[in-house]
Amino acid sequence: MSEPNRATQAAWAALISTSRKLLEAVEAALKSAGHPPLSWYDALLELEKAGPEGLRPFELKNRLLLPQYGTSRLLDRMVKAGLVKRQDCEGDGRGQIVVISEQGRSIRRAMWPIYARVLSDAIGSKLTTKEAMKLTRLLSAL
Amino acid sequence: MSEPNRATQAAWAALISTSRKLLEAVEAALKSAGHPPLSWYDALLELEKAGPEGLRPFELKNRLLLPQYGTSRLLDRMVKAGLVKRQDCEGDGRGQIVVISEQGRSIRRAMWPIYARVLSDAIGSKLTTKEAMKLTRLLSAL
DNA sequence: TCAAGGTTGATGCAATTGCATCGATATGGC
DNA sequence: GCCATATCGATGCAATTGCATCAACCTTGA
Repeated sequence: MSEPNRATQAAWAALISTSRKLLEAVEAALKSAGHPPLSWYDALLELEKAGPEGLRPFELKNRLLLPQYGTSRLLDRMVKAGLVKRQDCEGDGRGQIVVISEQGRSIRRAMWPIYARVLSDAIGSKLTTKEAMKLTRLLSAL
Repeated sequence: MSEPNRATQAAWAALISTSRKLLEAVEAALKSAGHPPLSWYDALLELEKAGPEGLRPFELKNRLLLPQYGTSRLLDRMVKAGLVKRQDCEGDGRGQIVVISEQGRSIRRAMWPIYARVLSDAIGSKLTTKEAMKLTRLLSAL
């Protein structure tokens, strides 16, 4: 029986409660600014980085670590909101290419300051650069 | 405009992806062992710690940091599964006292090794005690 | 004692998520 | 070419979550 030691349990508890707290802060800030949720931001950012080539839904799913049906429905909503377009994929009749729209770019740009502000307040102002790097290293080890 | 620095952004990204990954690992392990989700574990643990006095739903909500309706419905499900009991609260006609049942204790006890194993594998074996403590300290600063 | 306001917990309804499965197309082996 | 198998993406249905609101009860203060 593997009994996790006290330090492990404390790290787990801190990890869960901190990430939840920050996530809620980000979502609340976006919502109160009248913006879509964070998952939309992540998708828009990936699509923007992908450029005019766009991305296949399964690529987006891999990058965002979402389930396949989650990706499909996230795209449904973003298409309906006019932030992305689905195009036929030449060369693969099953697939699509998803491309960000001008409006999508604009929404993403508008979301960033809100998002950034929360990160600065919640992390940047609480940790030195060195500490933030240390935290990143420790988390990445997991 | 508060532009979070690179280190802050990296820490945020690591925090989110790590916590999500671990959370999914725990949930998957519990589910594949035929157990209820982690939120049930947390609630059962709080109720067990509370002893025979039980807890008021609003106390549970405060400890688990759940929304009020979330707590109410979590309790609905756990009552239906026979893991907890709702009792009238003498002294406050609006309220209830929630108490864990014998079966609830037994389920919680059965869940722990599964849960513990994931924590050991995912954290205990990846960080030294010292590192885990450092991680806890850094996260707690946020 | 009573009205005003706060607290506790439930619930109708809409949105989202999870699960299983499906249809369509692609690919590899023969 | 043809079949078996795998991949891609959508979708019906159930469970969960989020939001707004409600009813019941408590507390305070005049």
